[in-house]
Amino acid sequence: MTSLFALVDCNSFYASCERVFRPDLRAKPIVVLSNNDGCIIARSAEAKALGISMGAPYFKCRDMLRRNGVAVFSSNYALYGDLSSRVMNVLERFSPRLEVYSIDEAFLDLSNVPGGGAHHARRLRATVLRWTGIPVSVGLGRTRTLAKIANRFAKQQPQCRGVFNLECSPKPELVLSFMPVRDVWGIGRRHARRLEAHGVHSALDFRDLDSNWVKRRMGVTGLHTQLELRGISCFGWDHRPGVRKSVLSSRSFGRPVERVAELREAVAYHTERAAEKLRRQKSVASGVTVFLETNRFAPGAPQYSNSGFTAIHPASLHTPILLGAALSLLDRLFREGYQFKKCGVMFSGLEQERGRWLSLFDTPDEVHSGHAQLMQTLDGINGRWGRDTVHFAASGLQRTWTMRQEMRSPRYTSVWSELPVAKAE
DNA sequence: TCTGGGGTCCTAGGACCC
DNA sequence: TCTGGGGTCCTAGGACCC
Repeated sequence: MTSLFALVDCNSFYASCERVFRPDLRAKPIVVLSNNDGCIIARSAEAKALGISMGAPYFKCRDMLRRNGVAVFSSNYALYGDLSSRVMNVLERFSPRLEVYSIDEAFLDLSNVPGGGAHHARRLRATVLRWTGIPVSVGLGRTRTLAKIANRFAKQQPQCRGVFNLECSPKPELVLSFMPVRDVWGIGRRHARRLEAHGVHSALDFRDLDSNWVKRRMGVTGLHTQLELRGISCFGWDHRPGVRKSVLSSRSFGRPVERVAELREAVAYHTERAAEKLRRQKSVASGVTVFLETNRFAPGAPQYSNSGFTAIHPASLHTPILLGAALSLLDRLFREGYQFKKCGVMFSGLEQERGRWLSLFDTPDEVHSGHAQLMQTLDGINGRWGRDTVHFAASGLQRTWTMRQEMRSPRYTSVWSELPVAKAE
């Protein structure tokens, strides 16, 4: 039995989320900005039609957006994350095997669905829309890469009405020939440029290229992509990455930061965030990296960027230990006289909390279990009452360096005081 | 004034070993 | 003429993803 992958992808996800509680915005152009209101990271179909490009810096197109009556939102991850998990919960009902690939995408195993899967996919699509308000597109193919291509086709061709099955297509090669090679999953800007210079323009051209050439120029990753286009699945269900191998928290500042006191707050803040992620996946960290950088888009200003690493032994999940390491790294890295734009904290060398490696001289677990309990209590409070209800003094109270978010919509679904109110007139 | 944040995997090359 | 030949492990950097 050949396998059948479905890729379900939410249409203009962040923009669609903003629309769920704002019916007045239906059919209106919407864009959503990145953290710090830096650039455009999501556009509704109407905004795309206006020629607004992905990643465009906001300050460069602000006037154009205003002239065209585009609704502009800062990122509201509390809202997007919640709607995402609602969508995924619905999808679970449609396949025994679901892999959440990103906040707005999931792969489903539809291998054993009677009737070829397309009918099933239509029901899925209608259910998600009805239950969550989010429109999705579904692409089906015998490999993940082909499902991705089918998904794109489903989005582009109105006659597909949001669902396309490449396996039932009378002309699959025609579909591949419409797909620019630069848009194939796994082929980025660099490789696309080289391929185009070599006369390879479509997914079909790439599929039929000499495999030795592909292996030599693009490594095994490129070869896998090519095999997937030929219908040979290289990315199955078994090699799924369960827990992360590193966790990171970082952000640009809302304004340039020069004082070490403010940087210490920011580094402490990121340490707390990253440590929460660490504990959420039940890991301990054996290394901490801190980095900081000035604004590389300000070529006149003096530039400085640096990063430092410290090993943590024994590996830990205890915020005070991680804070100590991160802050002393910062003191080592900090230089006077620069305007810093961004900093971050990364934990690496992650191990599972249970059954981790200890050396002969390590303090055994009974000491650390006190740490684990304290952290569990902390995470419990913050999980129940909201992030930052309880936090370490080191991450500051004023936080004058935080990002800008001037156009964020209410967190309709996750904060009591921001629930939508229905009025009868 | 103003340009995101968070990940993964692969490869090449150096250090080191016998 | 010819200066061993494999291994392993680690790291930095490249390329990619959303």
